[in-house]
Amino acid sequence: MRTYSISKLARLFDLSRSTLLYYDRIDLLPACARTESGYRVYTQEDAGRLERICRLRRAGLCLEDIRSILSTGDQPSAVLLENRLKGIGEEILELKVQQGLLLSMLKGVASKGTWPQVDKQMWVEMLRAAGMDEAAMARWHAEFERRAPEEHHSFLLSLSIPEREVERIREWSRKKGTDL
Amino acid sequence: MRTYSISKLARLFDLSRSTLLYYDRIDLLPACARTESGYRVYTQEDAGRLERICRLRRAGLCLEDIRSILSTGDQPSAVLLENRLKGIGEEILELKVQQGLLLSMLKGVASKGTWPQVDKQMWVEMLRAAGMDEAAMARWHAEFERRAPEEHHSFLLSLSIPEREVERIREWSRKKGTDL
DNA sequence: TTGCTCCTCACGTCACGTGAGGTGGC
DNA sequence: TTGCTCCTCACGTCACGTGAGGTGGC
Repeated sequence: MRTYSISKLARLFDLSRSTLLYYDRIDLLPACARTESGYRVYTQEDAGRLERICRLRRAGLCLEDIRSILSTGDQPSAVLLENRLKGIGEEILELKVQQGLLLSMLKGVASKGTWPQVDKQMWVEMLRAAGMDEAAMARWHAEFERRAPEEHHSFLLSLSIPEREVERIREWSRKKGTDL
Repeated sequence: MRTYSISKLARLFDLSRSTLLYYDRIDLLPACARTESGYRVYTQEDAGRLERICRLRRAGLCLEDIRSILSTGDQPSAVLLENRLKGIGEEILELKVQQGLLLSMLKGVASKGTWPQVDKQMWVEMLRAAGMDEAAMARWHAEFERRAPEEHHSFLLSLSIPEREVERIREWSRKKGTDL
């Protein structure tokens, strides 16, 4: 059976040797054996495990979550993935705020004019320009809430609407939905 | 002159006491004096410096960069800000890749039934249910493209529309925009 | 013998957070 | 006296990176 030394396996997955040393130390990917002289020996099975680890790492999961996913042996739990998705949404929002601040510092100008952040106001203006009125927007929210409540929530958050107002809007959407 | 104890100053800027202890230790914001019993004393001037620090931190700059900006005394160098902007762009891109990977993993997991992904088809259906017709949607795309082309692009990508079709839609939006 | 790979500590990173153990001030 | 604020270490975080000092293998 094909085996790998630590550096060979690292090169195979474009990782550093010290990453694999670390994964061994925290028991995430222990080398399956050692040579007489103490060299780590990795098998194809180890390589398979490492591939799963890398895939999950690319998705931004932390090593602790990856460990628990691998220990169950099968599909990652949806809750875990959704949590990470929520976290990513928040991180992106935070980075966009930073972007806006930096741009306004660079221009020496209030952020309003210089950066086309799509927020609630702009979104409403665009729908209105397309010919939608209040009633149509209400129908649209109701439809969104009915079909995909989670997505409705994160869509509203992406428009920089604070959590509490998001809740109000969704409440109102559900009411409109039953009214129809 | 008005002075502050460490916790008072921390509360004033919504920071923790240990943050200010840390800023003192690394000499980013040393307390200007001590009482006989060793308590840190901060002045209005210190508060002013802290305000600049907080503003730069919110823009995502690291403490080392902030230190060098404050030492020059005036405007942050454009090069530094642009570097950070570039970094932010890369971080956002990376997070979007993670988002894509997670969503594709979730689709696999949720094939048992419980996760309504909002894609192009659902989006169009929702707008139609709200009363929008083809012409209104065209006006909306044109408006979106005109006001925030970058955001329009990433919005379309978020509906799982492939890059090439996104380009076609944007092209078409620009044409509609000039037609109006 | 030379040059390469491997080993095991130990310490550094970044911006703090969290105690432990002790003192000052009203 | 009580309860609050303050002090100074020292250690932890997360996922590794970077030596130092030494050995094995061709």
